[in-house]
Amino acid sequence: MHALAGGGRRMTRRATLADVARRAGVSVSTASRALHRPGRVSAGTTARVQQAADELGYVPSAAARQVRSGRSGTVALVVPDLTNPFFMALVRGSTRHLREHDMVQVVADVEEEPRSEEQVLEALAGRVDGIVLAASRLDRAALAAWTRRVPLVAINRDVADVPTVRTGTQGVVAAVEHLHERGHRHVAYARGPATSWSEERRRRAVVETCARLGTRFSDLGHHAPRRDAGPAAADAARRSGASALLAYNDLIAFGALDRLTESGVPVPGELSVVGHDDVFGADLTTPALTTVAVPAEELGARAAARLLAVLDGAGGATGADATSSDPGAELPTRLVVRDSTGPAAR
Amino acid sequence: MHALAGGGRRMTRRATLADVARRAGVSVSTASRALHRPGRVSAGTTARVQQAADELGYVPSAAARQVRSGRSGTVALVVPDLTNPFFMALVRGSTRHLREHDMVQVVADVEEEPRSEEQVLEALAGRVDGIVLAASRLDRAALAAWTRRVPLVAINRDVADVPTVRTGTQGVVAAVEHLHERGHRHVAYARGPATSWSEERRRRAVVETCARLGTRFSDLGHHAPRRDAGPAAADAARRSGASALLAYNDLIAFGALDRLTESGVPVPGELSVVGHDDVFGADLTTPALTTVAVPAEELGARAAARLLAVLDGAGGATGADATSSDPGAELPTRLVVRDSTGPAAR
DNA sequence: CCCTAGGCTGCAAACGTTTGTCGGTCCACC
DNA sequence: GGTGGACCGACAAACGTTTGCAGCCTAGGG
Repeated sequence: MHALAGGGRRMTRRATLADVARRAGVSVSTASRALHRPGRVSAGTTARVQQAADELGYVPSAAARQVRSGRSGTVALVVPDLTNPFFMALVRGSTRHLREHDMVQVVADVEEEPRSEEQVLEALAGRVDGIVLAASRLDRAALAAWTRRVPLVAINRDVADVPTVRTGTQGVVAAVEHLHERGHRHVAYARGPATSWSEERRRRAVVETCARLGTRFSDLGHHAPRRDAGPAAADAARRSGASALLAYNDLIAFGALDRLTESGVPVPGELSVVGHDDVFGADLTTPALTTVAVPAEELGARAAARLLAVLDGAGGATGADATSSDPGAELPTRLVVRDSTGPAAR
Repeated sequence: MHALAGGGRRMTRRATLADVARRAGVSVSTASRALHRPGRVSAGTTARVQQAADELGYVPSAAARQVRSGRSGTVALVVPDLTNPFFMALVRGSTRHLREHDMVQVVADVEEEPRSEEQVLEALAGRVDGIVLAASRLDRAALAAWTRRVPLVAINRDVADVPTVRTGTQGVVAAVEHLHERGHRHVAYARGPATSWSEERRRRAVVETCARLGTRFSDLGHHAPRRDAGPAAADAARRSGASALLAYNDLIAFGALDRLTESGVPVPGELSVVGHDDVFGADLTTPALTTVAVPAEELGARAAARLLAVLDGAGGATGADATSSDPGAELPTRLVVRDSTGPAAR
């Protein structure tokens, strides 16, 4: 079987439906129906067409199909940084949901560059049916403009008229409470990227909870959401005099642990550390990292589902319009206590 | 600016070039040239077309373009498991290279299911210009057949006529030697998936090196390349009586460490552990994992480059034909010694 | 034997682009 | 004032599919 067409070595041009039809001795339309419309053509013809297609290694052109149907069956997921395990989990969740609905997913990594983000959107907008934009660093106006050009769902970004799926702040609130219970009265917070919406939201939740509990709060300024930004955060935390460090995400916490271990500062003896996201590896550190678990896969799946809803019909899950204030679009986070937090130093 | 067409709320149909042309009062071809062929139409007309396009939120259809040019500008990367940090690094390397060449990348996660792999290829083949297939679990015949249907480059898979990029075995050889130097005379090897080509190759290298050094070798059988398969590997290693455990990859090693820590077995005091890939987190464990570093990003980039070469012209990097025996297609691996290996127990 | 109905198949249009070619207009120069 | 050229815009074909419509052939019943 699989006798290659003419025994040719490497075919110069991909076989087209017309080639198949010619070889099977039928018209193009018949060939099309034989391959995709079972029962519409006779068994004998179908077999001949099938064989011709096999022999030629025929692969239908999705583009040609799309130009007729107007749909590509493809959805793009744009993330700020693929090497961040958090986004990886998100990707998987979205992939799963989409595959179940016979959609193909394109993943684009922006590498934390906002300029790159617009470029990627530009390149993707015309070739996909819709886009899931995770943790976009775009400003409100730009985001709103893109929503008009292509069906869009944002993750952890709140802009009017942009369908959204986001995570709650229960986790960080619980983290501050947890620290308070252990006697901590001064916590330092290492912020994430300045352009991040969830960072702003997370910070506010920490500040408010601190105020409520009467805990002193130190702002350590912005940090890149990468491990190599962690050491600086650790240094700043120590200078601040706080007894606990809350990091914007686990990667920063990892880097902070690196520095603390290296300088012989006992954790949690001297300083407690809390991360965010509960990424792969959070339980591997010494001490194992206390962190806020985020249902990343679920988040990705939910966003994908939301996008499919937008594509399918009027809008999102809610009745009126796919507005961002849909309450069902928020997923809860929870604190996972491990060994990097303990009683306050004194 | 950005006065939405007719002030409409959500446009039901995406604007087409014809819409833009009509609104600008020119023909379709002029509109096309105004947008993409600077200088070909007058400044005034260009401006009018531009404005019309903006107002309508026009996004050119990549599909329509592709159906004419025959190229989609898209390449697919198929990996067995996206949650494995190794493949994530590979993805990034490939993404980078492709973006530099103005190509869009599609990432497909097969989730270790060979059946799913064929499905994914089927879905992707028609919509991309070429495919990079990482660690394919397909058998030789199937892989060869696919190569005839779509331009393909395989990573860590050696099949005649399939262009390949792969990793060397220097690292594992060095690992066995390293253990031998530390007095180990009996090492156990926890194999990876049975369908993995690199697993077979890696095992052979270990066996040969053991034979050369006069070290006893125990085969612990196949394991899924996941962390949760590690505990069983650890148990098997202890039963085997070996003083060192070589794991197919870091994830299995992580799981093994989990179990060993849990059962109070000192590492490396009682048992040395070596992983493979040097994935994210390998230096986070306690003790930090000795492992074989693989240039994953470089591997991805190299594979992408190879595919572009295939797409561009006659074949791969070498002169004659893009055969798998191209010597330049192999990237070296090296041992990274950390704290999970030490002198043999006795 | 003829008519009808139903089952297969082919013709052609359409999807949204890009691009080769041609015609028209205007200006400048002779 | 005429001619040539530069510049600009439009017409139409083409890419590979899918699909509405119509036509043909066959089989079966009257």
